Amino acid sequence: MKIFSMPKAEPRTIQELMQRAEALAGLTLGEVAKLANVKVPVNFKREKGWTGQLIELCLGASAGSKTQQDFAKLGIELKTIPIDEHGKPLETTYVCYAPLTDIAGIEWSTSSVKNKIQQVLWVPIDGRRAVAPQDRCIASPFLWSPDAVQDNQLRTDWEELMEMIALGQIENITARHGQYLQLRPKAANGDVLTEAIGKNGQIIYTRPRGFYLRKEFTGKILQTFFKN
DNA sequence: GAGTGATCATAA
DNA sequence: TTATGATCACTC
Repeated sequence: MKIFSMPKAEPRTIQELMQRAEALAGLTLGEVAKLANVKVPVNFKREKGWTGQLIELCLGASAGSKTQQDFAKLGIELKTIPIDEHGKPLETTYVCYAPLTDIAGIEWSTSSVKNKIQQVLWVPIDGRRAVAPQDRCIASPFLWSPDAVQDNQLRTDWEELMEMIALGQIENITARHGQYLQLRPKAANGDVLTEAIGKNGQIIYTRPRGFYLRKEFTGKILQTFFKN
């Protein structure tokens, strides 16, 4: 039984990071919050990103919103994922902001999506709404990298979506596009606008979008690491 | 019930 | 304003 203690600094190695992460397994969010000296929200109607930030804090990720991975030096992105009693994801997974302008010349290999998901430390957490946040249990974290098939699936969807954006079809893209990777609004509210490419190549204003991984995709990842 | 579109908090 | 962390909640 490993005892978890709050980190003082960023992990220097993958081993160190994994050791910290594994020490969290089996604990509830309430227990972890107590160690971190923070209060658990009664529900997530307001602080929706609370869980993710708590885990970041516990693993020594540098705070703040960066376009970089959470552990840039290790090339690892941290993601918590809410699961049900069967270990299946309850929500889609946000990957990153979608570029809507100046997209000429960007490729999958250098895209922010590809960069973010190259190596992910998944931290599955009980996300059932019937369970109070403080009683939600952290499952075993694991490190994942997309295999050739998965990389291809995401690249195909990404290319389709990026082409539509480049052609000024942003307003025609819905969350139904993309088999595994989807594009959805990503903003504080519906009033937020950002620049994008219009039908005739002009600048238009639209709601910002973000890339999300469908549950089917993350579900498969969880499955392969949960069976055993 | 599932899934899409909407929304909340925070940092820089 | 952009981007991070995500979940909410309404419509189908």
